[in-house]
Amino acid sequence: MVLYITYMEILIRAGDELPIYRQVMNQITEALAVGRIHPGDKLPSHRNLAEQLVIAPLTVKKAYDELESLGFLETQRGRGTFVCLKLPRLKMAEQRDQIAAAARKLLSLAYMVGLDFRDAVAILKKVENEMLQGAPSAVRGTADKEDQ
Amino acid sequence: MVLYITYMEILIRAGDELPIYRQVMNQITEALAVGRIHPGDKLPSHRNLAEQLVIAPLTVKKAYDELESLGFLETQRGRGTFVCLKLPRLKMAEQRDQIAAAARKLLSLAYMVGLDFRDAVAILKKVENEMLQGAPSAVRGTADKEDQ
Amino acid sequence: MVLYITYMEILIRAGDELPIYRQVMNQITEALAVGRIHPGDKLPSHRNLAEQLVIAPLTVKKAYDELESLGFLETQRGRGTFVCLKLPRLKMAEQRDQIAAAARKLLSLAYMVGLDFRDAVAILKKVENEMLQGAPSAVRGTADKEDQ
Amino acid sequence: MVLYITYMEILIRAGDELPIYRQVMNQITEALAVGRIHPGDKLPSHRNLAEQLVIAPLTVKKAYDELESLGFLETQRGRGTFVCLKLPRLKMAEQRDQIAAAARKLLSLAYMVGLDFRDAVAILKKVENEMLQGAPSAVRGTADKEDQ
DNA sequence: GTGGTCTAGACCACC
DNA sequence: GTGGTCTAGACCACG
Repeated sequence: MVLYITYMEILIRAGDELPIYRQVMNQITEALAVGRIHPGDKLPSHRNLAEQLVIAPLTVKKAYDELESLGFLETQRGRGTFVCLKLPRLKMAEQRDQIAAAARKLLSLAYMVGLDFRDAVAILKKVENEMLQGAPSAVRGTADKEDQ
Repeated sequence: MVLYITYMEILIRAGDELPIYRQVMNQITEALAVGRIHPGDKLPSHRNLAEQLVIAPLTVKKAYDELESLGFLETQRGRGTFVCLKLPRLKMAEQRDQIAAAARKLLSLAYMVGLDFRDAVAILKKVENEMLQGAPSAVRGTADKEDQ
Repeated sequence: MVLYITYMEILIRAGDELPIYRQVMNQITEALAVGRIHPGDKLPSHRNLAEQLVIAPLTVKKAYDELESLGFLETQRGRGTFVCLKLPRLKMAEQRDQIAAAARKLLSLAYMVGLDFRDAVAILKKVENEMLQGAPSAVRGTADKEDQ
Repeated sequence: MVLYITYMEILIRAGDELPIYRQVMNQITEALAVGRIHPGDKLPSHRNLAEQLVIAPLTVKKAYDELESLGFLETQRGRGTFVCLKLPRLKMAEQRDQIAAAARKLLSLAYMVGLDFRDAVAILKKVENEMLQGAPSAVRGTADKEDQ
């Protein structure tokens, strides 16, 4: 079922060390990974999303552009921005590195506060549940069929 | 047992999105979390470590400075840089946030390449083993600690 | 009223025992204490201030960085450096210690040149007047603050 | 009355930003300013004082040397270190600058925690009382008269 | 134009 | 030899 996404569950932290456009990118790819949005879905326009997030339109535009150049999004002039039907695959090496880095980070944070491996897994489980909840507001897709 | 750390297992990836001084910081705090270095240990001088890593001394210095202002390291003029005897504790709220963020990152990366929860845990286990291996070269501490 | 500070009343004494970046830090916190600058104000860029003071940009940057890690300033990439809306509070013990140390210093210097307590208070009064005078050049803030 | 000072009320803070030898210098000149030690008094040997303070003898030596070159102390080979009978006077300009700087520091610290001028004066008064109390252990001088 | 990072030196102060 | 400071550039990323 293809959706018109009208509201994205994105949280911007202004003072964060991660630039705003990266926060937007990350949360869009996370939503994708978790299945809150799907291939073919239509994202809000960059101006619209910028308004929702109370940030500069150019910043959202940059996030969309980056995601487009990475192969996650596809912009159709005059129609809007869509999630690509065929999502890109990272190279195996990059995948491994990134996942391993995230794992190291999680473990060292956990160890530093006295948790052990089992605790870390428990947290992971809890976070998984959170991620699966909460879906974006959407209306049924009425777009032409040629872009599906 | 307090050690003079003479060699740090630190890997710099030049093109990484993380700045070099942050890579150094992260790997020092990881070494701490995992127990490869301990409170009271003496780290190599920033010049020395810079030489080992083939980067500019100021870059290592910046990493040490940040870690000092975070309460992990302590520098003594003319004597060297040491791991604080009393390590800082994050507030509970910050702890939870940071750990949860790391967990989200790990899961979304895993999902994005088609892995499931069990796979993620398996990776976590593998990474744990890697982190526990490899200890820095060191000599037994012979310093008098009474003037610290 | 939030201001764009364009000129800071900062005097650098090159040969001073206090390093330049500390002189900058001190005079910024003094300006804050005395009300010459306020929470939310935008400071000149570190390059700009460095030009005004005829010192290296990195030196001002270091002062800003330290003040940021102390919680006085906040930097936003591409936007500038601002006085924090919520200024940090020292712990009572630290406060007392620092103030007492400053008082000791003042008195011992005064005594050493033959002044007495009343003289010291008179000097204190005179210095207070100096500190309250002189405000930085500034223009009215026109920035939208909603994205901070 | 000339004294043999056998114990100095000196507190060393190892991690302080002020180098140790400066802490020693400052506290000796403060003791002088406040009248806890007097011209002609014999200070403990640098080794002895170093032992009391649990710091390196060379560090105390450096403090004594500096104070000697400033005209506060006088070392007599084989006899010991004495407070000069004729204490040096700083140049007027230096005096004014240093005292004013101390006053600025005191006021800005006080302002920053919400105190006003009267509070600052009250603190000053309290500190004065503390400084006048506490005298160094000493025995009556039995030294030859030629150095008095 | 802003901050963020980095380099490759230099000189000094400390212990 | 250690850390502390400073310079005078450079290039990049952000908004």
